[in-house]
Amino acid sequence: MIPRRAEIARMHAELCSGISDPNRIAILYALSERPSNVTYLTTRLRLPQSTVSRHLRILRNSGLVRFERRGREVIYELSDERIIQALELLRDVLNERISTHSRLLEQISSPAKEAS
Amino acid sequence: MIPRRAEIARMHAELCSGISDPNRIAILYALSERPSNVTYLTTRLRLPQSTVSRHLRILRNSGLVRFERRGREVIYELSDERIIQALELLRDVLNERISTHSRLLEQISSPAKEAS
DNA sequence: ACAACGTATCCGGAAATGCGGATACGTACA
DNA sequence: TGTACGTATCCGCATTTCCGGATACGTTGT
Repeated sequence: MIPRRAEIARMHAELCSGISDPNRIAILYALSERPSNVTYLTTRLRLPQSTVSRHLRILRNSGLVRFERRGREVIYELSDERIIQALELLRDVLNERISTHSRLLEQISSPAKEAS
Repeated sequence: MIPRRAEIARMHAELCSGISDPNRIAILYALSERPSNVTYLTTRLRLPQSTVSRHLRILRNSGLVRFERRGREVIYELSDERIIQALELLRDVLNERISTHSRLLEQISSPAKEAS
């Protein structure tokens, strides 16, 4: 019942692929602010309802979100805070690269006096 | 020159999609042990050379790895340790879920005496 | 200049993924 | 039971992704 090595690798990749789409990243960040139902996400992210629902199913299947029925609504929430932590780590890497990059571009277009 | 919000989201997703394939995850973990050339990765991961090369190009394009020509070889290495940290965070989430899950299954198949 | 080696790219085809309107399902309340 | 609302799934289509053998490119040493 305990998955073998290759199986874990597959599941690991599946978990990662859950966060590999811009809309899903947006959904995850929205859910990190507060648990929400589908309609809220739909209006907040300005996406068709079917699109949101489809992405939520993917996030469910890869175990990134939990959900709970509440009357006619379904409330979704992040299944684990570390998911956002992982996203933040990667975003930091990205932001640093961007700011380094734009600083370099600035230096090219308007080189300041060099420090000796 | 500084990318706008939506653009960053796209880049963020692109960075994430770099880690959303089992072979690429394997490559990243291998590189986290030590910088390597393509041939080494090919034999270590038992993948066709073209496959390794293709994945490395993807990893390059999303900025997850750096490379350097050394004679006829090309040495690849992780561009940032935080990439592995992010992978580890997600793997932890996965492992916990797996062990919880298999513990539950055990309890079903052979329920122990309940603690009062 | 040529052979050997390491790497990157090309190519054609299979499989997966995203989209969003239309539709089906489930729940609540009259 | 019927109507409204919230959500999930269906469907056809376009796009992307992955694969790996074949081939091209670049470097080294003779």
